[in-house]
Amino acid sequence: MLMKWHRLHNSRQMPWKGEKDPYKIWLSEIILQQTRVEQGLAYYNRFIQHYPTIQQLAAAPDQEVLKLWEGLGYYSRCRNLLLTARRIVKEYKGLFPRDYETLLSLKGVGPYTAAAIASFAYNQPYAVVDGNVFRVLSRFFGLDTAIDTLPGKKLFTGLADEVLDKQYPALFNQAIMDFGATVCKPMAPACIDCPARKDCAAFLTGNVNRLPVKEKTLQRKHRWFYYFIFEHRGNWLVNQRNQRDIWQGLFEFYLLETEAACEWNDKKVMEWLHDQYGIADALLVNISSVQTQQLTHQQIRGQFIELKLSSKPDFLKSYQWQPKNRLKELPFPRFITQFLEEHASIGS
DNA sequence: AATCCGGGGCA
DNA sequence: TGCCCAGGATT
Repeated sequence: MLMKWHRLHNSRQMPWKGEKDPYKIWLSEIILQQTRVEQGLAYYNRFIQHYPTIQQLAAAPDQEVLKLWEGLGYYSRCRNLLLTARRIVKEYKGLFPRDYETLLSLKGVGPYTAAAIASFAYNQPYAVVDGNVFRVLSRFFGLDTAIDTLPGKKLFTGLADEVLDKQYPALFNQAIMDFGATVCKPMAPACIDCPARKDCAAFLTGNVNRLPVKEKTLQRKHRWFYYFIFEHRGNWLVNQRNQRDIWQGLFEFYLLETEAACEWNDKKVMEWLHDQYGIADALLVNISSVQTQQLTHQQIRGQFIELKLSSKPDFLKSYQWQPKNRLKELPFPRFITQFLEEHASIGS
């Protein structure tokens, strides 16, 4: 059924479809982890344009690659991308491994990605199990085992292996994911057009909208980020984040994080500068309105406080002073680029 | 087994 | 808002 649907009704076009170069398949799969095709597409094209081969990617500077990844999120994917590219060039002479277990050993490659590479590039019979597959299987077989538990993962992984067309694994994997993305969608699935509805347990029992089941409900953490943008003679004070926290490897300005909201005004800013760092020569340029950024499990709110210093302070040794024209070469989190874009005086 | 890691789109 | 997206690493 799936294969026939794929042949006759699937018109989803993507540049990596039918691709046999494992480098390109791997790259597309890493980009698409927890990321919609529409969002990842431009990044994929940009990466292929900059780095047509894995050797070119492996030779690129970290910061250049992270800048290309800027805005896509889950930045550990980008760090692991480089680690793996360099390992393949050094250890495998640039030839991508074929073996499933070896693929799994690569940083950033888990069960899904290893199966995707093994099947798409080499047509090996490994079933991909992504969000689409969980959904299609749980609905079609009417299974309410929670997909975010170990029993659920085992159940659906086993099922995916059973239903996989061992003769055409690449086509089948492509078909089931496209089907999940365009027909058996998370919300408002197109059951009316679904060729499988007379065999679909969820459809027959009216449970389509209650499957798949997820157990955990994430709770959101609230954080307040107050960024002090210090400028001294055309140079801006920036810092590269390297704590175990969000946005690792990305740059930011001087950050004051608080648990509760702060009421900043001219007087409070000047007092804080003086009490904290003994700065008395600062010119307060602007205090922005409150900016917000919604992450999956954190809500970031905060303000940008722009200051001009007439003398270069000797504190904050680990920070860097960067001239304006270098600023746009650095990768920043969305929270910051969004603000910079709206304030052309700093941003561009 | 539980927690963490972004950002965008959509109802 | 809450949910989801071609998931994986870490603890």
